[in-house]
Amino acid sequence: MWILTVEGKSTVFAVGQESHKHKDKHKDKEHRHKDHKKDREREKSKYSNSEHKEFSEKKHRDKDKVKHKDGSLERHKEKHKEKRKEEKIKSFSFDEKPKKEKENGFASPPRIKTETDGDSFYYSPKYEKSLKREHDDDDIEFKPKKIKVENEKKAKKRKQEEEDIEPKKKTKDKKTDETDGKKKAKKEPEEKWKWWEEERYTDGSKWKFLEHKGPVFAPPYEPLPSNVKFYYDGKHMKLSPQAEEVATFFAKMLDHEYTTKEVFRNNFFKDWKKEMTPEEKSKITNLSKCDFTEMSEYFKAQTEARKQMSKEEKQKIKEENERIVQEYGFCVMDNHKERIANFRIEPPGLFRGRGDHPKMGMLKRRIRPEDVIINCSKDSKHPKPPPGTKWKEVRHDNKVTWLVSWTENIQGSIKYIMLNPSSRIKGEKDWQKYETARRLKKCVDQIRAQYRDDWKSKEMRIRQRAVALYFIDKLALRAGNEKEEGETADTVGCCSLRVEHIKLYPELNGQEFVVEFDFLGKDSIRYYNTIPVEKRVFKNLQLFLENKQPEDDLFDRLNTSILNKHLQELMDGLTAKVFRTYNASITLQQQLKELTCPEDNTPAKILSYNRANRAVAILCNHQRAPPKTFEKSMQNLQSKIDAKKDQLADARRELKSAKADAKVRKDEKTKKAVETKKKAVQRIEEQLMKLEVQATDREENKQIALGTSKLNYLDPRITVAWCKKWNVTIEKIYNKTQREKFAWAIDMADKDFEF
DNA sequence: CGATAAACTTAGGACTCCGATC
DNA sequence: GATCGGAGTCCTAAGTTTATCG
Repeated sequence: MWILTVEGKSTVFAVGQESHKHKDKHKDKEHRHKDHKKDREREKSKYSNSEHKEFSEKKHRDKDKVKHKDGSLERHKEKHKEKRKEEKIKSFSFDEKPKKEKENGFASPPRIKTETDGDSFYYSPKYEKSLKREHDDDDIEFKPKKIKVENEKKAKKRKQEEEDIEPKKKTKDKKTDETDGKKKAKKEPEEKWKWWEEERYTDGSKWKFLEHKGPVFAPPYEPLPSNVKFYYDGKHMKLSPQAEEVATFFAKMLDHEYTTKEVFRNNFFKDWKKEMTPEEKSKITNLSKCDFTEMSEYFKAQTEARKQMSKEEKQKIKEENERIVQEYGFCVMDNHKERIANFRIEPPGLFRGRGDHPKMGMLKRRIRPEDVIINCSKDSKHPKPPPGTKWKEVRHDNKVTWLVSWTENIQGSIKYIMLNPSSRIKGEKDWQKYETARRLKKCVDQIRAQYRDDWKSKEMRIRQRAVALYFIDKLALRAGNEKEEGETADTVGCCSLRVEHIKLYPELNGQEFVVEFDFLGKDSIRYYNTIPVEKRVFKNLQLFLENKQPEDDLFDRLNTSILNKHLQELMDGLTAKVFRTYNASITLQQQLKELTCPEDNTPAKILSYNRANRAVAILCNHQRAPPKTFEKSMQNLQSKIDAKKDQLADARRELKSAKADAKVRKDEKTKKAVETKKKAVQRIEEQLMKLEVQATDREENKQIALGTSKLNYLDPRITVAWCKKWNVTIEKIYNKTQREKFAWAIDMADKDFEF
């Protein structure tokens, strides 16, 4: 396990023994240059600089790759370099301070002991597997009877506890009485259903009964008032409604930098022309001659007007919305009313891909009932299509969880309407996910031993597999499926890493065998990390790089399906992403253990929790764009700090003169004055410190998003157990939505829960 | 088998709301 | 009462994995 210090507290990183730093604080946006060549040169020189912190440009790569599956598999990839220009890369800038590494996980056995007490013997994964297999394939194996019974007991207990917890908030809620009264009246009209205490389907079906009202369609297009004009080449031009609608999509984005991008504009213009009448098409031939400003102004005015609406009007809208939610936002699945996540069909608009997306700006077309497939049970009341329309299809497939689907026109993929995370069907799956990760915990040492052994294999494919798995485990990288070129932004994960994404340093800053990663991952978020690896890994990497071009695959004999197939053999249900879940959760648990001081008060404990959470977010590379207002609010804070400093200086000066005074006069009064001044100085120092801590804290969280890991990677039972152990109310950590999603964990985990 | 489609999870940014502060 | 700023919600893109197809 690695431990880094963050603000003086240590932060553990997944596995491995070396330090793991995220540096690169310069994010230097001036990176977006139109002149690629120049950039390329710049990049090159940066590259030669070992300290470079900039994101490297994507090099051209006409891929012509040859894979030798023991000499045979050849793969040719044509990559169009042209397309990949570096463009703004969000760079990642954690603070500079070198984080301190503490220690390691692989070699030293202690980790398993501390983690698992009872489990410290090796589990044979095979053994485990055969056991499981008994109950059948799509068994959802994670809930043995035993646990179940236990759960029931606990559940009862918990029910009570919950009851006392709820009203407990009174302590600090200022608006105690009133609110409480109101809430109680409205709230919890009936008992919450505890699906986790019930049997699950074991036959692969997801439900027996499903009834819903179908989707809510986007409101029809409302043509612009005639005083809002569009100009082409300076001349007013009345557009046909179809062309006008698409034009408004563009007008609405006018302020966005998207609309200045070449690719975006071209895609948009091409699709827009398809919507034009022949006359329009013949007239409008150049997007740059189009003047959308009146439309844009009109929409801005509308937004403004909406904001200025009276309370009553707003209320009315809210109520109408609520009505729609009541009608369409729920379904009945197996006797229970469940919330639907996204019951509104996506409205038409211009596609906004992330990163350098080749399809940005394309028209996302309007979905009509004729495009929509309804899924519900035969014996339910089928949803009715809007008057005068019909569904594409109504089917009754209880092997899937979706209620509605349609095919989207940008990538041709299918979109679904599914249930809310609080639903049984999502919750069971989530719970299962964490159970799988916990099973991994039992055999992870063995798996690690194996892949370390595989580094020595005679077979290249095995070595590659073993090194890739090491990265996935140690760095929590994603699997990295192959992507179709030209369809999406150029991003990679572990298996799809290319030569250009890593750099090897036999020695760097006093460390041996350092690998530098620099690539764009999911959502075109940059992953930058330099990390010392074992010598054997390093040597293997050198081998993998031999005779390859920058645009060639690093792991040319590996892909996600090979990897997952292998993982499946190591443990039932094991896939690459399980490692992320496992490492995230185990890190949280260990960090909490380490950072929580029993004598701390609640806010300090919460701070510790957030720090543990942050460690995970860093591990998983969960970033966010610094808030738009970040600089400003930081400045505000800074000026507060400056003011404090001035104040401190003044106070000190006064203290000094008071002292001098006291020296001369030596009377009681002046002595007292000195004391008072001293106290004042102290107080101000404290305040200053607080502000500074706040600033550091905020700065540190500037680009780190905690929510993603909290929602998707951290076994909620760890959090619940921690809350119970330290008497922190769960509301302090999970908001309402989160509590709904994790209701199962809140109900079943007790303070002794161990991941 | 490998390719592709389908299903489902994970992700960050935009937007909205609401209380605090100017 | 206007603005600020953070939390929460919504939105839908972008991944992974599984299922199906030829």
